Amino acid sequence: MIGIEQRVAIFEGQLKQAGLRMTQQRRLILRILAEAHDHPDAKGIFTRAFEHDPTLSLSTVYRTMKLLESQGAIERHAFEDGVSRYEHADQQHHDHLIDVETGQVVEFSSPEIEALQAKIAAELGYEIVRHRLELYARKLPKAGRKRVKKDV
Amino acid sequence: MIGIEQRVAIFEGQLKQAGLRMTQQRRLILRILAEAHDHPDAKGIFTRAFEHDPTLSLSTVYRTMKLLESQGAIERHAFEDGVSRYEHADQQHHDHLIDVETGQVVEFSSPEIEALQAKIAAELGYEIVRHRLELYARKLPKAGRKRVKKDV
DNA sequence: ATGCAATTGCAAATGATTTGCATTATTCCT
DNA sequence: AGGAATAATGCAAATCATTTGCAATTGCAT
Repeated sequence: MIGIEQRVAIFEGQLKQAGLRMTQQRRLILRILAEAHDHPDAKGIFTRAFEHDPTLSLSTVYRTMKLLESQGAIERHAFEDGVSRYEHADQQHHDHLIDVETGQVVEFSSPEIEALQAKIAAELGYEIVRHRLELYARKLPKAGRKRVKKDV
Repeated sequence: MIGIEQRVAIFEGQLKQAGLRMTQQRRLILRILAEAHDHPDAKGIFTRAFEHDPTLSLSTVYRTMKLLESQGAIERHAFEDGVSRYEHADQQHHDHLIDVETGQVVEFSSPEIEALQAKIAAELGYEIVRHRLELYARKLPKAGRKRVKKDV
């Protein structure tokens, strides 16, 4: 994981190359995203950013998210409720498990599943461009979880 | 796969149990769905149904889809474009591969992937309630596909 | 056939996201 | 530093899929 400053600097470079500008609001949103350890939606990002700059508008958040996504700086996910949620992209590929009770999102990755997906696609005559895998799950009672024996 | 008449009859029975009614529009929509071999969205269903009954409204389609879904008669999927698409539920579980070029949807199922998903969830302390797996893919050139040798 | 509640069609409401436009802010140049 | 050119912003209005309130209609049990 890289630092916020570096992320901002890298992004500023990308912008320059595209003839675009690094604005206060983009800097702010980038910072919010770097500090986020969850998967906030546009309104969530707006709320957090608004505390630092009450002149910021929700449209700018949306526009910035679109820009960041097109630059590959963030990833957009739409889980079951349909709203777009975002996370920064400086991490390895992973899929998501969503706790149906709390909405909490847990990340995981499985090379085995990826391999199977590729195999299935190939058998159907396709090559995968991208995929979406979400597990909607419920927490198991503790007894069912892997742990040190203690009370048996 | 069961026939349309049976599907309608079964559904009518479910309705009766719930104190609900079998209306002309529900019958029509059920028929449209049974005849569909793709994954139409509400507007698509509306368009097809409208040809048989021009008094039908889009709201009724939406309301009926919701009802059918709550009765387990159909499944709703929201692929990347966000709109809800429907398919009847009298078939075994499967996932979807979407051709990114044509939008065509291919169904597939993989017990191996399902097993891996369950294993991953268990390791994280969860049990899967449902999942969503979509492969966005591009057709391979024919040469790459399994086929009888012919022109080499 | 009659009545009551479920259902419908229509129009208006919602909610997330996008967009037009006038204003403001960045960047580049000197 | 000062200015011009134009990208970016804020705001309000527009979209788009989906939902909902309500008055009119229809299905169904009696």
